[in-house]
Amino acid sequence: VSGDAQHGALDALSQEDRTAQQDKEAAGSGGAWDIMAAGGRKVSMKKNCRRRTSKMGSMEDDDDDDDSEGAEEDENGGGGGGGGRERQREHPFIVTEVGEVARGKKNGLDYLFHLYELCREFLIQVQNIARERGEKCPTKVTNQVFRYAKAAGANHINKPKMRHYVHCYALHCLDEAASNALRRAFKERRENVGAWRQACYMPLVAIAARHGWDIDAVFNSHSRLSIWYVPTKLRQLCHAERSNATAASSSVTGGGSGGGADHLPY
Amino acid sequence: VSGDAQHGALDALSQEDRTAQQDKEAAGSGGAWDIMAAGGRKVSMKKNCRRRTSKMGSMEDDDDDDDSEGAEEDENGGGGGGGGRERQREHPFIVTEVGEVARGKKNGLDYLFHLYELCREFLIQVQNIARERGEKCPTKVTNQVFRYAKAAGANHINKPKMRHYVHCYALHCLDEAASNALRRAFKERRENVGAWRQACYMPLVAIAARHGWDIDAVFNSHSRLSIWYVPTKLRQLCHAERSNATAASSSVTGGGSGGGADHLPY
DNA sequence: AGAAGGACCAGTGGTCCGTA
DNA sequence: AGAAGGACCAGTGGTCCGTA
Repeated sequence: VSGDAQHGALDALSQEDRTAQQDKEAAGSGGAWDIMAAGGRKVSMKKNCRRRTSKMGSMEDDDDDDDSEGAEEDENGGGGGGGGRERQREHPFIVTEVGEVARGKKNGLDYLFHLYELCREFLIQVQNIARERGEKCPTKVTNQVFRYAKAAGANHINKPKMRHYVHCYALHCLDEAASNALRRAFKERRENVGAWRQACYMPLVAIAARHGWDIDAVFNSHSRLSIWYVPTKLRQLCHAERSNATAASSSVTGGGSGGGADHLPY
Repeated sequence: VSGDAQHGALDALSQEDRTAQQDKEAAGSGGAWDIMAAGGRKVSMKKNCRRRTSKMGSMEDDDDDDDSEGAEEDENGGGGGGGGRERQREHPFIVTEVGEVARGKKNGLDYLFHLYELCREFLIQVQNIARERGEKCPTKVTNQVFRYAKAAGANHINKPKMRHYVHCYALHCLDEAASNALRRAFKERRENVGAWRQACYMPLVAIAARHGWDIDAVFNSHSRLSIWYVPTKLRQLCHAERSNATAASSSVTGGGSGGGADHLPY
């Protein structure tokens, strides 16, 4: 993330609850979130203390689509819920370019990737606590870390979401230029997030190919990525492609020798 | 393990079922077990096809205490049960010196440590299969490995036993001389296995101390040991001792500075 | 009594599918 | 329709305790 991109990422975050979030930062040693949050505008909490009354959510407070600089426009996409009120579901993601602010009730991809950095902060805190207590120390973002994040007020972090987009984050880590280009292309074509997410697999398979098809090694080679489990589907795609590549190269050379990186008979 | 010690370890194994075991070596690529088993006498299987008829086990076939070279003396301590008959419980361990054969219905410590090597072989097989299939690949001896071992006929391997003695095996790996000396001392004092097992903790804590109290790092530094989970009790002992050592050294130096390797405020 | 191991249990990785 | 995430489930790490 270049300096400008980082600023963009900040802008992509929305404003409300920053103060409350900082208060709740229980065992917090700060880190990226605090640094970024420090640049945000602090806004008074409005519409507090409203609990999710089962159904409905279209009687949502502000339906505005403007992004007037004045006050908050969008209570979603920010930190954990302050003051014990339950959070609404997060706004859906849309495909944004680097540094682009998502307008309306949407969140952008800089924000998505920021959530992975947040999880890393929480993991580090969990690790520090475990080390202090002489307990076993997780090396990955585990259930325990998600539980800790929730307890620390980060209600917008949850396991299904983070697992769903891990490979997108992986591409962002491993080849930021390619990741940015893909985002721009899919934004221009007005593709939805699901299509972009699918498209993130292919470049990763290509990277794995260049590393002897060892996707675990690829993940582990990158410090921020190594704390995430390799998603099953990515692993399967790599395996399938390896088989294809091996079969193709061995048929080209006449069978039994040549190409590929694994299980080859010479 | 020196050459002589290895021969001793072989002798510590008992004889029956070697043939059957080799037949069952399902996905087997051989390894230490086969090498060692190849030196063993092959004996015809007697007392086959007897199922565990619930209670009793004192109507056990041979009550002999001799170790006549002629045929089998001890059907326990060998490989998995051949021919589908269920195994009796394994004979209990006794404290033996390196290379010493356990007499009577007992198993020696060379045999115990050999079981850890066997588990390693099974892990390697499980890893190879996983890699072939493009599935995630365990780095430790997991439930999956124990299940695989059982399926391959190694009924004498089970999780509670292996976990129970892991730290004894750790000492054997990390400081074989100290391990051997401890065995000799406890054998001379006619201590039981439980006492010897307890005594294995202390030297390990001392080793951890020399490595900044990082018992995980100690385990991971040794290739054969790194596949085993650090046992909870050992971890706790290291933590407790670190606290003691830190408190002691800081009180010696007047509080707040000096000694120790972790969390120190200088 | 000392010891081996079946079997249980709390919490895991994984992700489906009822929800909005 | 596309997407977020509560909640479930099979199989895990861990070890107790009924057994021999």
